[in-house]
Amino acid sequence: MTTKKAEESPDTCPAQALLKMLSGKWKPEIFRLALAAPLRFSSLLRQIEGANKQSLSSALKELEEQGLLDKITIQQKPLHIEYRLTEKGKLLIPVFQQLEGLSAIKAA
Amino acid sequence: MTTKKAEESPDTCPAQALLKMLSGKWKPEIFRLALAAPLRFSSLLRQIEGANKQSLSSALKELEEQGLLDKITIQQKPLHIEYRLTEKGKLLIPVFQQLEGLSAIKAA
DNA sequence: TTTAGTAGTCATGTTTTTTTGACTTATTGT
DNA sequence: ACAATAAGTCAAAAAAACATGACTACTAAA
Repeated sequence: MTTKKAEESPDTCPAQALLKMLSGKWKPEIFRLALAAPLRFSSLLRQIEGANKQSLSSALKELEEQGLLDKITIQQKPLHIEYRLTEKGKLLIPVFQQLEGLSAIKAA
Repeated sequence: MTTKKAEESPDTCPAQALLKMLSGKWKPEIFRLALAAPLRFSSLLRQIEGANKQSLSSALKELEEQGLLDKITIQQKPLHIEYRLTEKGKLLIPVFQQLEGLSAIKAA
């Protein structure tokens, strides 16, 4: 399925919105890498073990649609495309930092 | 399926761990309500529109297993069962508060 | 010309998650 | 006795998410 979403119920709180935006098998990992540096498709594919093109592709597309990442096409040969945090995406940096401090959360 | 989880890859960061703990259609909503007050099953079922018994039941069970909620059986007639935040669950309160401040995150 | 790299899409299939409806046990109200 | 509430369980079906392999388009190097 090519990223079909049915009947979104309105988010009751930002936490829920965040959870929804980053839910999916590869999105948190992608976003975490994006916090550190701009991403390129092929490099992502090599870095994220076990992920496949299709999944990364649709995850990136969704992160873009949600306004967390910008897709930048640098017109040069060979083709160079970068995914970078948007301003909205950057708002999440302190949240991630706060979570880094909560080591108790790591346990599963 | 009775909550089978296969091959958990190690979480690369607490944010990812949090996302995983609260991933699922109803868990964020349940947890958000639990932040405000202890929960009871039937009341949850009435409050969360569109949710069904089975889903709530397994979501609660998972939140318990993850150590975010405690199930308290109050031995009285009629049977009274409450779900309350654990200490670990309470660690997430500041995270949720921080997110409440980020109104930009609400947009979908 | 063949191979390789970047950046994907498409159709299909598998797996996981979520929903549905029937059923359970115990207590209370009419 | 009968219906209702609380708190669920179970098996099966439906829906959503994820993976696979083939394929596209362009560029560059051997």
